[in-house]
Amino acid sequence: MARGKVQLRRIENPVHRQVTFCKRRAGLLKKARELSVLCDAHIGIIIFSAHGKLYDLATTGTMEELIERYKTASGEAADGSGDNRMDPKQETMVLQQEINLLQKGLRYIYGNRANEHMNVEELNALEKYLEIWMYNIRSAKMQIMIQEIQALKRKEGMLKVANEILQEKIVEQSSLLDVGMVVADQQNGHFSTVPLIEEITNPLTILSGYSNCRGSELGYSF
Amino acid sequence: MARGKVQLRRIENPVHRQVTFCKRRAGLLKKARELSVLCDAHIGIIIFSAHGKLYDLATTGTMEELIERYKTASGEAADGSGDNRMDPKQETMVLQQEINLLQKGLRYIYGNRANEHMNVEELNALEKYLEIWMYNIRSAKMQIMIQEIQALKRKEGMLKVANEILQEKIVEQSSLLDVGMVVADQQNGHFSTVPLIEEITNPLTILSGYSNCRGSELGYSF
DNA sequence: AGCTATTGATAACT
DNA sequence: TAGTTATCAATAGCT
Repeated sequence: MARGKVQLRRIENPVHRQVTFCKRRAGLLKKARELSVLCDAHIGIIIFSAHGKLYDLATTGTMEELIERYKTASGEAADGSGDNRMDPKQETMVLQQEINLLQKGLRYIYGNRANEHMNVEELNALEKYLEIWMYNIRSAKMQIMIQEIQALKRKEGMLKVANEILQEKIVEQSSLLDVGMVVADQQNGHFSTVPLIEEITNPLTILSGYSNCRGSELGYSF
Repeated sequence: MARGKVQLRRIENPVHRQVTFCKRRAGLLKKARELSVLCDAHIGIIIFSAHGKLYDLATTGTMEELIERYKTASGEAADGSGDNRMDPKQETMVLQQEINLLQKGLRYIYGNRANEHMNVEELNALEKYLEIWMYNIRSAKMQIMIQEIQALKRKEGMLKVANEILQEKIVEQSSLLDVGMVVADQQNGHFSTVPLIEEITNPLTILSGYSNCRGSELGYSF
């Protein structure tokens, strides 16, 4: 990066290569430490030189801990697609475990730390339970919404049936009116001027402008 | 490295921290790849973000191979050349605070709320945590459900108004029928046996119980 | 996400 | 191997 742009390929000159390796290795580890401090990241770096010499860095704890954490994390990432729902009992068990772990965490904070010491594995497990907890919260919210949708659908169905009944009534009454119209039309003239059937058969299209009003009523802020 | 010297300590602003994490992480991995190519080095990097997300890089083969090689090599290479621990106490403190808050929040939700009452500040902090975590989980599914709810509500509103119109028509026709009933009633008997008005008003009053639903809709705070 | 003004890293050289 | 410096690369603060 200085005095000439560097080509992204193996440095042939062994001396240059060795010097560059030392300098850039130091730079890389420095960058890693900076990133770790600046952004609360946990970083492990393993470097094998061309001659097999090992250089490593673990910004948090030991490299072994990071490797363990890596194995669990990468293993789960590979699992991925399996979204199995737990049965209620198992879910309850998980919740209980979660509570126990969190309570241990609380004792660790307020109580005697010598007796209640949480190791890295426990903290990792705690992390996992928190994820499960989030899942449960989301499920609860989701259930509320599902229930609401179901209620609205029932409502819709009942209203539809009610509409059908009302339309039937009107049709029946209309045919009935045809009989009595000779008398009725003379006494109540405005009825005959209304296009009755059209208004009935298009109960939804009539109100197309209605949706805008209705939409503002939804106060969701997700 | 630009527009102001950077302090080597945790970035407090979460947005800045996240942006810096992304940028510097990319830079770090790039540097590692360059070093690997330029100097024939075999490099493995494991990065856990503050939220536990895993990023890794293995310039040669797989990370597992590098880890295996590390385990065999690290036993021999006991030259304490690069052992850098960053302040684990502060990190532990932060983690403890998080655990405390989340534990209290958990008991607030599942346990006896009388004993575990969270004040506004705690709830706000908890909400922040949940928001951060939920942010990544929010999915198109939720949006689809919201859209479905909105559509159903529009439908409901239309049907309600349609019902009102139909009722008006029926009432008007009923009063009209009273005039022609002398003739009509004899030709179509079942009409007079039906309590017409009740049948009309019932479909809507039946649903009065759903008004609770309605009230709860505005109370979401996702 | 992009865009610069700067700082930081480092290739060549001593 | 270490130090110096001219240059290039990375990125902090903004938009």
